[in-house]
Amino acid sequence: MTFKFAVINPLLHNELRLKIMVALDSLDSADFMYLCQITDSTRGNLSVQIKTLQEAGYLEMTKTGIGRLSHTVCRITKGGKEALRTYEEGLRRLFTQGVPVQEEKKSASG
Amino acid sequence: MTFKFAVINPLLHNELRLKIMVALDSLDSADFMYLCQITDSTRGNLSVQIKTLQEAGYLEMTKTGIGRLSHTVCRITKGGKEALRTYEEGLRRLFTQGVPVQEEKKSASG
DNA sequence: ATATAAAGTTTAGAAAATAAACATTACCTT
DNA sequence: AAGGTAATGTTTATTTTCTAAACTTTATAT
Repeated sequence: MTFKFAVINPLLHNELRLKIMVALDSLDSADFMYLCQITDSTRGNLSVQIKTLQEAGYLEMTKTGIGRLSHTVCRITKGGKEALRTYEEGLRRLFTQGVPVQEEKKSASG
Repeated sequence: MTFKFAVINPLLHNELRLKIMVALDSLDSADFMYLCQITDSTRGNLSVQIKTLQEAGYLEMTKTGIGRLSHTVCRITKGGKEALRTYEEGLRRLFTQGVPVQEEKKSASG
């Protein structure tokens, strides 16, 4: 039978990372503090997760200034947009595709 | 401004648990070994996760037999179906709703 | 009897997520 | 000018969560 569920990208299947990507997909770019506000996350968590997304090539960061005047802008990449589409598609399929009914077990009386 | 992202149910936002629930939503009930097959999970992981879902009231288990003849059937509950719908709706909103553009920063020159 | 297999469960180790503490620089007060 | 507080991130330590390996129990085959 070999039924297979749609593949779920684990990098995007995380609440904060997903919100970051959805925000950037809609805005194209946003700065660190704004992402922090709208995702309702702590700065520490946000810092870790945008680095993860950057390392995956899903976003790029532009950092200017240091100390108190530092300013970090994130911009979604083409690859990031594609990954997000694919993830969304996969989920949609998961919800709509259904699962095959279990095959009958062979029994002595069969 | 107080924008808020849709709420994501963390219990359902896990690949294996989600697959279990999607399968049960489609089949209404399925036995342990069948879930194991179609979710492509190990028995250990499956055991843990269905217990988690049961404790959340999202599914019920009927266990018969012991040892080699044991047989566990899982059935989705009304609450489970509702939670799945809500989760799906939330995700859908997340993808479609968009994010407000950042407000201008007040500047001395403004 | 002994070995092997089947169906689950427990639990120990790995991985991931989160927030608390830290670093750096600017601005404000006296 | 010196000291305190605030702003913007980053590091790192803790907690939580996942995952699979090891175990339990009973049945079936040799």
